[in-house]
Amino acid sequence: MTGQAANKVPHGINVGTETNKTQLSNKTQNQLTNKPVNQLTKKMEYNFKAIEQKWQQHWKDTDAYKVENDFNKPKYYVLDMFPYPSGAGLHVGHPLGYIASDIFSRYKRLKGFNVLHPMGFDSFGLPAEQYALETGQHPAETTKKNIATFKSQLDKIGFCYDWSREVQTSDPNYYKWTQKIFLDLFNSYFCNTCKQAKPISELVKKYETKGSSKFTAEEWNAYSKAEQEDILMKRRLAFSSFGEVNWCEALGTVLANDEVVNGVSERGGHPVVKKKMRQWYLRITAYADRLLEGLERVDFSESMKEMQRNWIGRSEGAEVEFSLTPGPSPTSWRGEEQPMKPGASSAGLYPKYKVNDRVQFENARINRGASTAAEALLWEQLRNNKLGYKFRRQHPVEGFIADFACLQKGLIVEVDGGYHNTTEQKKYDEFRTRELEAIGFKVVRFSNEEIEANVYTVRDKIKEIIKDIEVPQTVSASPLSNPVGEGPGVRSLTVYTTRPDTIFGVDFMVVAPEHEIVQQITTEAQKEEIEKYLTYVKSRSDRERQSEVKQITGAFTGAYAINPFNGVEIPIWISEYVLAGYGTGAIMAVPCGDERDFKFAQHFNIPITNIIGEHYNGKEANPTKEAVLQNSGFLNGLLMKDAIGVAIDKIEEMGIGKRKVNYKMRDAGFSRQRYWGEPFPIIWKDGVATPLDESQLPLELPHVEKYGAGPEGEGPLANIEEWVNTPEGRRETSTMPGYAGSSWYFLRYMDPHNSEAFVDRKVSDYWNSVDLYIGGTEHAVGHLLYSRMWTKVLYDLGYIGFDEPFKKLLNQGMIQGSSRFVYRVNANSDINDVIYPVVLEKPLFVSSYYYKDIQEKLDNRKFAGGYSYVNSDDFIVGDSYYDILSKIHKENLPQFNGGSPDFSIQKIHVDVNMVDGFELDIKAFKNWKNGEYANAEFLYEEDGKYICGSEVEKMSKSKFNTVNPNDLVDKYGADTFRMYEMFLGPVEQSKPWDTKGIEGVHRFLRKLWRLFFDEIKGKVWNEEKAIAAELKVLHKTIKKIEDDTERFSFNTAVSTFMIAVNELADLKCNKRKILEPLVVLLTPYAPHISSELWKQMGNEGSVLDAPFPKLEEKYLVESSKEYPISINGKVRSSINISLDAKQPEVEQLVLQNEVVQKWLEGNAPKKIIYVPNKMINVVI
RNA sequence: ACCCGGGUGGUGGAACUGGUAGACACGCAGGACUUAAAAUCCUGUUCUCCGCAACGAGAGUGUGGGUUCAACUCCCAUCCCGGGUACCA
Repeated sequence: MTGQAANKVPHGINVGTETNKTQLSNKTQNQLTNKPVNQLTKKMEYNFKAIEQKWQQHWKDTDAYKVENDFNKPKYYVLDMFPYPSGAGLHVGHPLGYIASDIFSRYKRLKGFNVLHPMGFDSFGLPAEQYALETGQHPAETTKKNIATFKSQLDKIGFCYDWSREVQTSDPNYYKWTQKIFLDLFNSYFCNTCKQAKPISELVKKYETKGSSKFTAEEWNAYSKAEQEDILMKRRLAFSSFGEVNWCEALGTVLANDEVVNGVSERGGHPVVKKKMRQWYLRITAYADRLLEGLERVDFSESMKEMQRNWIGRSEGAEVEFSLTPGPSPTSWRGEEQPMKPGASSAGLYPKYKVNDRVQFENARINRGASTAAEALLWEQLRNNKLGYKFRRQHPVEGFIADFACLQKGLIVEVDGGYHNTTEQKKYDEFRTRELEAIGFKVVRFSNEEIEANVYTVRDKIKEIIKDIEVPQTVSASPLSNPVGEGPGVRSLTVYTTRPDTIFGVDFMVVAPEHEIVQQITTEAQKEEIEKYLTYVKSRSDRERQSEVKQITGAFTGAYAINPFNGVEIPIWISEYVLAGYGTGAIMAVPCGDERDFKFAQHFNIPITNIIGEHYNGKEANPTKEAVLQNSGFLNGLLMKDAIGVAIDKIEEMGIGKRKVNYKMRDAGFSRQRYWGEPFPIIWKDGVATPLDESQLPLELPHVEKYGAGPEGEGPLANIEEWVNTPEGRRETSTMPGYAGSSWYFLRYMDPHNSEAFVDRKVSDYWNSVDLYIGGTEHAVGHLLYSRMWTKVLYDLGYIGFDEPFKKLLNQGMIQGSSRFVYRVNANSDINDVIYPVVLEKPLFVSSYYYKDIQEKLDNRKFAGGYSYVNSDDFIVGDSYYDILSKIHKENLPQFNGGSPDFSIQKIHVDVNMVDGFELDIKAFKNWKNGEYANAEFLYEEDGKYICGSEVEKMSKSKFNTVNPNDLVDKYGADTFRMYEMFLGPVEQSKPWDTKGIEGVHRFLRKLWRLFFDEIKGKVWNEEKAIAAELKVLHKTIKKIEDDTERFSFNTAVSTFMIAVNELADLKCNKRKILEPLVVLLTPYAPHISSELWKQMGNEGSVLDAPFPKLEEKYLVESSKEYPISINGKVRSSINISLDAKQPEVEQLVLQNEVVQKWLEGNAPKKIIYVPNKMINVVI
């Protein structure tokens, strides 16, 4: 697959312009493309067109850029982010990174590396599909066409891509492997102990033999296939689950976030709602820690790493479970006889019981911390409603502490053994049982041994018992009429916090409105308010909730949580600022330390507890970690940051929470309800996803006639019955997203034609990870994170031997457009009080000066109060325009019959290519857009020019500010273009495009050419011996070019070449000894002219593989230096001193200097600072 | 709001570890060559002041302060611009 053919250049073309055939011939110097040219030109000028065409053809004919997998050579892998081949083609912004990578590749090649520098196309994607919807053209067709355009544009710039390694993500031969890797993801799970991907078959084996923490092996084996698959799906790295998509009923399709603006579709403005659909996901969250850790090992810019870290959003904290209470007790629990636990009075519960005193409550807590192994084992089986009922452990009941209690059913489970195992203890246990049964509890006992032997049997027994317990009718089934916190499974609220140290400062809780607990805990009294608030929340789109200026909203549920450390009752609120998807969807609010909590407390008049003393001023929250805690029980006197760990330890000890790491990052959605993407190799049957066998890949995208969505929001593929329905079941109809193909493409380049594997292991071991990756920052999180994850999975599965895809990342800056404007005067027409601009028959354009002037005058009038439409038949604004315009250029103004015309001035983008600097090319403008402005009139500046306005904007076709690289290449040549793009400034910096300076670079190349050829005399280089000054120029240049290239400072490298050529021209140096190495140095930057000059000088072989000139420091060594002498840091004079001079002799010489003497005015200097090879400073 | 960048002539930018600020180029001005144009070459070009000139004086890298013999460079404060993220608990 090679690029579009460049125009064939006839053999033996003379690259110099042939103007005088009577001149002498020189056979050796004109052997181009291996055929001698007998005619020597008189005038040898730099004919870049012929040179570039010839060499591009030559490179193509000789496969000059073909890269072999030659394991004996040191390798270097340079990669560009491959482009999406859009219909608009390349603009000057695209090649910036490509040129940089091309220079570096060529440089490494000269240095003797086997350089892999491939290019390909990210050719699946929405624009082609959109285009297909509009025009009916098949995406494959448009994509093919666009790729051809891109390639021809790229080839003109003279890149050294090995096109034989090209990949296209939409090519079945490529996506076969994307599908295969998907299957690998599907067939793998993340092992939480070894922190890596493993085949899912290993997990199945484990389940079959050992079971898991949730089920036994027997249970597993007894599960149906569907049940097993359900469980496995929860572990697969590529998994399917239900997720919300943006569903637009009117368009009958699912929309990307980008396509939804303010809650309605971007196209058409139709309403968009969230819809649950089965979706594929990648379990990237499993790799969160490794993705973070890997950042330490790669050379990305700090800001890039920071962006990824933010995106992953790791935070360490704790989940804390708060018990709930029905409401504030009439008096504080601190009173001796007050109930002390939620449900302590157990109103409405069966059986009624009471908790006696605080001491016992504390004991219960301590017991929880000191649970036996058997108790812990059993707790695992009972907690989290695993049996369908809420169990508490070490729960105080009627003066006893029950090991486990299910209050709902009145069941108490006791574990005997260990220190319980005495006669006395047995007696006491019996007493306990009697007492508890007396008030209506059922008590069951198990021994430690029993539990340790088989916890599942014990669990099942409990399950049986609990099932059989009849609950008396006193317990209501309705959650909302239930006492708060006592409905089934809602006796506690779990929050996530990064600041458990502030737990004594919790003044309220906030739960996400979507949180399921809300319905269950809301009290009758608050029900209406909560419902009202929920309606309000539903009315607001995601965008609104996020983009709106922060406003405080919320509602009180009527429920309270208990602070486990001091028993304080904490009101529970709901508010949209708490997100259901993050943490537990509930927070503990500490207003003295958190800004949002503070504002919320203020807004709703919630009293604020201060736990940080003077660090809190009552006017704003202080999120410090440095304060010493007060009012904080056992944490008093601790520094907050130290208290975090202490608090978590305590929480864990009490069994009410645990250390927990949270991530902002979500699993990555991997389904698109689209046509133009990789089909999933999955068949659904009875709700079970069955992968295709690898031998059936690629699963090719079927041809469709229509690109519209399928039924129920499915992708277009759902419309093709014969494809969707197979004997084995129904095919998955969504396709993979754009990042599927781009997550691993760098691997395929290594071994693009391998039909056995996506890349041979030996080959990937050789090329290894990408040494230099160049692309824009826009892919900072998406593409880079996904491909890092895929690489880690493929590494885990043993396909490749490295787990980071890109060693070094260089971000090219964006090239912005510099837009140009013309200012058109429109007449305003008023229809029913609505103003419409009307384009005049002979449109009038005013130059920039007038536009500004008019604006200014209008602004003045506005401030003078004359700017009003009110109560007037005349448009005052119109009058003012008219006044101003007629003063400037009366005869140009169109006349209106009846009434004063009203004017407005409209800014119109003009094509920057018609503007020279800021001056509009009137002739070109009149021809523009098929003569739309042919009869335009202009109001020029005083000097008779039409000056355009300008603005820096994103480069885009619609703004007419794009510059096509081809135009510049045609005009100045590829070498000039390449060097100019580099010369603009540092690659990483964004800057507006300005073509103006390109002349300077072009001049430089011509000047270089003249070192070799004289217009009249032809060849001027000679074989003379180089003098010291010339060698110094050369070696100085070698050093600087090498340094600059290594650190990607291409702009300074270009200027170094300019300096070298300027200096050699001044020295009148035309010596081969100097010029030849210079040509090699220049090769990466300007390969065409370098190749030509190399050949012209009679060299065999290609300059592409010439050895990089060796720096010889000896030519740079100097014996003396012109030292600047500064007086008190200000340079006043200079003096030539030998470089090995010592301090005393320098001082002596300096003091003799006239200027120094003048400044000293006869006094002695305080000090003379002499920095060898730098400067001399005299302090007076 | 937070996190990353960045503020240097008329313009793009250079000065890499504190050591002659403004390399290189554009633009502009003047000059040479030319019938003319293009091309090319030469000179000047941070600002202000003095002057015939000077290897004169003063100011100068967003602003204010500091460290240092010496600061575009390091430290503190502050303003502005660009990018990213955004109720993440």
